[in-house]
Amino acid sequence: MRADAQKNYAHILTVARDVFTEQGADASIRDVARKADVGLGTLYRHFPTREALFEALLRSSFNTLERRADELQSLEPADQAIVTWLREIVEIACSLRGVIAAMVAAIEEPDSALHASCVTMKASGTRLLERAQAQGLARSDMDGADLFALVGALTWIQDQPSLAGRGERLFGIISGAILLGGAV
Amino acid sequence: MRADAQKNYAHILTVARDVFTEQGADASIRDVARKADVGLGTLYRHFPTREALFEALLRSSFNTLERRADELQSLEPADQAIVTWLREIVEIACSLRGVIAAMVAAIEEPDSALHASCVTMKASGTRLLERAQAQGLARSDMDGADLFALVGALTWIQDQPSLAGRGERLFGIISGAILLGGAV
DNA sequence: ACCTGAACACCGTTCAAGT
DNA sequence: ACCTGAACACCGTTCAAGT
Repeated sequence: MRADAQKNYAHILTVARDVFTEQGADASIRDVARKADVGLGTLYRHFPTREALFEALLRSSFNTLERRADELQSLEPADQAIVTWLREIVEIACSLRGVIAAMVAAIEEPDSALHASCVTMKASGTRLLERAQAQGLARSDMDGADLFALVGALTWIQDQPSLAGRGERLFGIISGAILLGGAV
Repeated sequence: MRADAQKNYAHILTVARDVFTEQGADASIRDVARKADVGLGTLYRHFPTREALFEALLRSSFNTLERRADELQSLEPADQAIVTWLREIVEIACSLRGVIAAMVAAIEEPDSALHASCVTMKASGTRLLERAQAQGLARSDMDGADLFALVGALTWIQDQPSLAGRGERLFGIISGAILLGGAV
């Protein structure tokens, strides 16, 4: 990539993070280009879809979480590992308010820029769940797709301004429902 | 209301139901006016906001649910009453895909056309929850606002096409977490 | 009393023209 | 190789002019 292009790429991301943080995931792409002082075409060249922008903004978080999931896979007890993972993925998804709908949709859209990250993330969760189930620590009547849906639901709750402050309690209630031991 | 106005009002609602059913709650208002063969101003005169359209479309369902909640209040056992209520409110909210976000936001927006319905609905749920709690059938560490948030989460899950088919199982898991008896 | 649609200020996306 | 912004087809909302 040419030096000027690289600079534009990085600068667009910085501005996009600000705009999305302020206005949520459905903020105006045009507004991002305007605030970044680049032509609309330049933004579209680097990020052909809104999802491509999301992916670039979340990539490092996704990567960190992936390594973390590997660590957690050998952490005992298995139920605590899954709750810790849940807490971390929900926090990442919340960092870009409203992006969770795109992430959940991406699971069944192979062409989405978010597809690979979300499939990987879902697979990590599935492994953690299956280990807890094998040890009798998680309910056996659910699968990785259900866990992924619960990540969506928890994140959605956190995203709603009118539900502010209830996230922690509801996290406890829902994550407690996955486990067999009882309270978290 | 003049006869022609009344006819327009009813016809807009019929068309709006079709358009929202097909495209979800964020469908184009302009498109509704176009398909109803009325001027844009006519639509805005009858329904000054998108929420006013939602409210009119859901009003009879809300009213039915309100009467139903009164019945359920004296239905034994109290835990079964709350689960039945949950099932019915989630089904109503799902009938207009995507409207749940507006409903949850309306709780803290007194000027929203959806405010009164949602406050009433939340109050019904709270009464049912408190009765179950008094009988030791529901966990005591949550309140009506938490229950309302769970209605939101359950409806959101049902709204996501990529999570189709998991609604029933997740309903069981989450509603089971509210109750103390265990499985639903 | 009610209806209409032009007008305004936006938006996402594409692509010919420039450097 | 990359950037620009006009052009196109939309959108929500308002309001003067009509019946």
